[in-house]
Amino acid sequence: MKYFVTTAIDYTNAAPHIGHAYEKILADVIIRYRRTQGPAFLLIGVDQHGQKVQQAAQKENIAPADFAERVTAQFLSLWERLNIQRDGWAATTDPRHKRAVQKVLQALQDKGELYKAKYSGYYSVRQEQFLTDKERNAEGEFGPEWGEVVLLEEENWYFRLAKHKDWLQNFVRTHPDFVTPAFRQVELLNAIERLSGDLCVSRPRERLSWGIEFPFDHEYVTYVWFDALLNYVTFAGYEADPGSNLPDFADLWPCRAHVIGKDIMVPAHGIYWPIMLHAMGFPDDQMPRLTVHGWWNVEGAKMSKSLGNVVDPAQLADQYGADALRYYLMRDIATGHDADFSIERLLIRYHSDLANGLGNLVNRTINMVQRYHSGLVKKSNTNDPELEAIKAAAGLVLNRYHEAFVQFQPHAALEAVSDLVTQANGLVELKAPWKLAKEPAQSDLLQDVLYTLAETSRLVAALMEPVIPNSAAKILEQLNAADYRELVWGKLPAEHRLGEPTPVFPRFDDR
RNA sequence: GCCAGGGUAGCUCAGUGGUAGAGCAGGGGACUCAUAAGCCCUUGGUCGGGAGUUCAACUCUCCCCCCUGGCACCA
Repeated sequence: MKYFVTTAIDYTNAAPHIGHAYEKILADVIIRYRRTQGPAFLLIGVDQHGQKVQQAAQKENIAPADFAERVTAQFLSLWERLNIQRDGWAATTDPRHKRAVQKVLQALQDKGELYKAKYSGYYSVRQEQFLTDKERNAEGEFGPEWGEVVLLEEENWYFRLAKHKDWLQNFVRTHPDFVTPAFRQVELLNAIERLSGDLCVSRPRERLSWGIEFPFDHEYVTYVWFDALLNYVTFAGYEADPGSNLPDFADLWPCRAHVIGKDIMVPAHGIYWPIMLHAMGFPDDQMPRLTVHGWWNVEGAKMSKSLGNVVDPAQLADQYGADALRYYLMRDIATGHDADFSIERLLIRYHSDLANGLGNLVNRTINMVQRYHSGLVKKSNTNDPELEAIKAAAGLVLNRYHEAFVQFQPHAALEAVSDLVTQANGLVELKAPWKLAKEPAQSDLLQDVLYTLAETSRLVAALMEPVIPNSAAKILEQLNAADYRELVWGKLPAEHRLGEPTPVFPRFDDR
């Protein structure tokens, strides 16, 4: 069994921004942590079908597939740049996905979960969508922004959502861990309460050609969430053909965390998705879990193209490095809540936590070992109470760290690690190795102090690895400890030679 | 409007019936292994407003104000 995590598949109608990056980094950090505990699998992807992609492609007079492919490449190159280590790639135009979606549609049809019905309503020709009363203005009319509005009757396929309402309500009530953080559960229950009516899951081909065809009715394609949500199972190997080169579904499912933004919890992931799975025959103990994150605002305002405050993650990674960006995005927000993005905060975090705290600890430790002990650390069991105290502190930090990850709160894990760094830097002042080095009688204590500092550095680097993989690797390399990554105290051999120190976190100012 | 989250030191946030906390920023000091980093000490808040319950409220109840989000296919 692998610990299975997914992210929302990103819609390929526009370039990625800092919010996309945050979500993928969050998922990547969680999965990297999980890999320290056992097998794990991260699925990331893109949603390439749909009306907006078709329209955007038409504007440039190119095929939807080519347009989607171009934007997809932008996402892929960003994930590369940000060091997102994915195990699977869910691109919804993948023929394997298509086949599996069609199998699901057929199965639902066979079970009587789908039906065809006529809908008549006001339709905006310009926007290519049906309008509801919500679109009416104060005068009760559809405004000029909708262009020509006609009364149109259209036949479509519907999914029987409403009949599973009671089941879902009961499931969410009896599974309070279905949604993290917990306060979202109330919001979800309210939304379920309001649920009425079924879900339209098709569009006639003449109106939307860019989608997956219904296997039993070729005049229609799947629309909106149906195709997209299914990526979580199709790319995990559900209904996969032999030789498809997809994972073993039983090895991954149920998903431990669908990492998504708060905007798509209701109704898609909190209502449509569990009901779809239920209708497909998934038992309650095979239901996935949701991890719902908040948004990054910019100077208090929501990010938007019209405000011109969209933050480009690729540019930030180029300027400050992927690790600096990853660290900031993980440290300065509590999962589920919103936060304000600013370069100033990024630099504060980088300088005070990474350069001054962690980087300096490692650098001074290796320097002292080189200077006072020819680069060799040797454990000598003096049982000095202050050294024992740091060891005990490390134990407490480890507990906090694991607990934080169980709750999908990397910021709390990082806070715990920072506390250990602070204590280790305090220990340096307390023991003053530069003084011990002048007193031959203290050589055992000096050895133990240096071992303790080196071991703390090793442990801290290992703990930081899920968030700042590149920097952690550099630190471990300087400690000559690339093979000692266990998240347990005392894994540095009792006699061990360190490498040469080089600052891992160069400063961005010139003070 | 309904629902939810939030309003605590200059900034970012934690806290929860019993004399207000952390980190960063600001001020002072001792040291020197280190990326002029680190360490120690320290200035700083009528805990959004009002009323109530209580021996005691930032913490519970009620009313109000402000911000954000969801309810409407943007991570």
